[in-house]
Amino acid sequence: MSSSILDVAKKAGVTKSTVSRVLNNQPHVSKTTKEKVLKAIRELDFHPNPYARSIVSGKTRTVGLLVPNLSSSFYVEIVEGIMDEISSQDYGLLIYKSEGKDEEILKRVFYKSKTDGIITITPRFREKSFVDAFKDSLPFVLINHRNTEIEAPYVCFNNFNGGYMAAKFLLELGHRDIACIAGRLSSQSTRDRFNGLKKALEEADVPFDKFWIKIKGEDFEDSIAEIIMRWAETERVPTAIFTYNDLTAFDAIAVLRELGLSVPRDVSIVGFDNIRMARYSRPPLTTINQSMERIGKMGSRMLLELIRGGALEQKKITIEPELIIRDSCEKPILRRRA
Amino acid sequence: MSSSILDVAKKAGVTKSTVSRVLNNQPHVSKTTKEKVLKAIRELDFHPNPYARSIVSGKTRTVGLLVPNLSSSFYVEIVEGIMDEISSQDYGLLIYKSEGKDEEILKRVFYKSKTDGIITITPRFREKSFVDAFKDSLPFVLINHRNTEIEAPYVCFNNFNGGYMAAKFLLELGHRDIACIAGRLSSQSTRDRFNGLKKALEEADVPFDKFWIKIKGEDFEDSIAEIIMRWAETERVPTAIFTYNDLTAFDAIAVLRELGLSVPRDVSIVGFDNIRMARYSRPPLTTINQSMERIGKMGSRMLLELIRGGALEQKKITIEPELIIRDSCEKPILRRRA
DNA sequence: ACCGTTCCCGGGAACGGTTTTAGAAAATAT
DNA sequence: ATATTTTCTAAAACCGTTCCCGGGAACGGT
Repeated sequence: MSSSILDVAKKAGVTKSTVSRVLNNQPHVSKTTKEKVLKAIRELDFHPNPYARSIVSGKTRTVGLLVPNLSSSFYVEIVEGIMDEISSQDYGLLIYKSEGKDEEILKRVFYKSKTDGIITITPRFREKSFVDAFKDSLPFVLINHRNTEIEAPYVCFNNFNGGYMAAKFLLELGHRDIACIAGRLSSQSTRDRFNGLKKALEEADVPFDKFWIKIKGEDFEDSIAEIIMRWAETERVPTAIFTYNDLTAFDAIAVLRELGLSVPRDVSIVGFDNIRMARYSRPPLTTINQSMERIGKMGSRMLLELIRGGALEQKKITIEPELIIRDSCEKPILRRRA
Repeated sequence: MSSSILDVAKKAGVTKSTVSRVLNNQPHVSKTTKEKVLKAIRELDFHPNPYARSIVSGKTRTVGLLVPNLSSSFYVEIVEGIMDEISSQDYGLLIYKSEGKDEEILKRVFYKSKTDGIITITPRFREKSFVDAFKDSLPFVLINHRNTEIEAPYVCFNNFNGGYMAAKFLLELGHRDIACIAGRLSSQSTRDRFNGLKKALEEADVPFDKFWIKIKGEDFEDSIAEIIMRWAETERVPTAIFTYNDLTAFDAIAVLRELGLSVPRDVSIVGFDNIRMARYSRPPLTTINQSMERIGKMGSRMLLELIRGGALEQKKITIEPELIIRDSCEKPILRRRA
C-alpha cells in the first residue's frame, strides 16, 4: 500500500497539518521543520492522494472530452490539439466517444466522473434542455458547434466563408455546372457551408440548380457512387463538384475514375477540412483548410480559463478558413449537353 | 451545489449509513425503508461523489492510456478500439500523449491520477528499471510492444511474419531487386519486420544487398525523397520497395511519381499497417493488415481482467497479420542496369 | 518584567462517502 | 410469557486530505 500523509507526519515527528502545509507551499513552517518533512516525503516516496484532495478542494484537475468518434481525422486532429493544451497545463483528459448518444455520455461524465469542465466536439445536440441543465453548473465549451440555441461559449470555424470561398474559386475558374454534395442539414456547420456556396452562386448570377444539389439523408445515404452514377446516366455530369468533406471528395474521385473520368481534367473537385491525407491523394486535393489543432487549443484555453474562474474576453470565437489550392481543379472543358 | 448523501438521508428520515446500503445494494435494509430512500434519491437527483467513493474503496473505475501521438492513424485506430472496450465496461479513460517522454508521463499517471490500471502503446521504453517499479503495484498492459526485458503482459502483432509475408509476395511476383525502407531499429516491431524480410530473402536465395536497405536514423532522417533520389542518381532503382508503414509508402509513391516513375508499372510497393487511407490512395496500396481495433480491444480486456483480480489465461498474445493485395504491385518489368 | 505581535505547530472539524459495531425492534422458539 | 435469534437501523470510526482555530514560544517595545 502506498503511504499516507500520516505516515510522513509520524516519520518527520510532526502532525499531518504541518505536512500538508509543506505540501502546499504554505507559509508558517520553519526551515528546519520543512526540511525534516521533505526528507520524510522523499524517503517514503510519498505522493498525496489526488482523490482525497479533490474531495475537499472540489477540484479534480481533470477535464472531460466528448468526441463523436476517431474515424474522421477531422476530429482526431482537434483532439490532438486539445490533448497538447490540456496536458501542458497539467490537467488530465478523460475522453469519451459520444457518437449518437451525446446526452447519455454527457450525463455519465457529469455525474460519474466529476471533471472540472467539459469540452464537446459535436455537430448537434438532440435535446437542448438537457444540455442547458449542465452548462451552468460546470464550465462547458462547445467546439465546432456554432450554436444558436444553447447559450454556451464556443469556438468554431466560419463554415459559411469556407463554402463561399470554395464556390467562388470554382466560379472564377469558369465553372458554371457546379454540383454540391452536402452533409446532413441537421448539422449547423453543414448548413453554413451549403449557404456559403449558395451565396457565391447568387453573387455570380449562376442559377441554383436543384438537380446538382445532393443532400445526405435526403438525396442519398452513404454511397457517393449512387449519386454520381445517376448524373452519369442522364449524361449530365457537372464540371465541378464541391463536397462537404475531404473523405467524400476521395470517394468521388475514385468513382469518377471508375467511370473513366479524370480529375481534374474532366471534373474539378474541392473538398473541405484539409485532413492530413489531402496532400497525398491523387491528385492532391484542393480544399478548405481549417486548423483543427488551433480550434482544439483555443477551446481548451477557454475552458481552462473558465475553470480558473476567469471571465472570457470572447465567448464566441470564429476561425476563418483558408483555401488550399492543390491539383484537383482546372478550368472546365467544353462539353456538350445531352 | 450538488446534494450529498446526508441530504438524502435527512429527506428520507434515515442516516447516511442506510442510504449507503441502499446505494450499494447491500442486504439488511427493509423494503419500505429502501423505497423511501430511493424516492429521496430520485427527488434530489442525487449521484454519489465518485472521489469520495474511491478514497475508501481504493478503486477509481478509470484506466490510464499512454499513446505516443495521434498523428499516425495506426495509433488512432488502436485507441478507438480501446475506447470502445473500456467504455462498454463502464470505465473511464484518461488519455495521455507520451511521445518521447514515456517515463515522465507514466510517473504522472501513476502518482497524480490514481487509475486502476495502465495501458501503454509505445514502441520502446528507455529505462527498463523505471517501468519495473510500476508494473507490480498496478495492473499494466503493453500494446504493440513485444518486449523482452520488461516482464509485463502484452499483446502485439507478429511483425516478423508481416515482413516475411510482404517480402515473399514480392519475391513470388518475380522481384529480385527489392529495397527496404525501415524504421528506427530501436523499435522492436521495426526490427521484427525487417528480420521477417531478411528471412524471406534468404529462403529465396536472394542476396541481401546493403545498398537497398535504408534504415531510419542511420541512412536517413525524415525525407524519403532523399533516399529515392539517391537511387535514381545511380540509376539503380529497385523494382519493388517494402516500406515500414503505409504513410512512408505514400511518400514513396509521390516521390516516384515526381521522377516520372509509375507505381506499380515501374516500381511495386508494399506498405505496412493497412491504415484507413490505404484503400483510397492512388494506386490503392498493397499492405499488411493488422487489426488495430482488435489489438486495442484485446489489450483492454486483459487489463480489465487484471483489475478485477482475475488471472490471465494468456499473458502474451500475438496477433497474426494478413496480406491485403490491392493495386500497388505488379510483376517486375525488365530494366537494364546502369 | 510585562505585554502585544508574530511565527510555528498541533488539534480537530470537515469533505462525502463506506464499513464496523452495537443496540433496538421484531420474529421465532421454548 | 420469556428467552433467543434474526433483522433492521443508528452511531461511530475511518479513508486521506485541507483548513480553521487556538496555544505556546520567541521577539520586540515600553
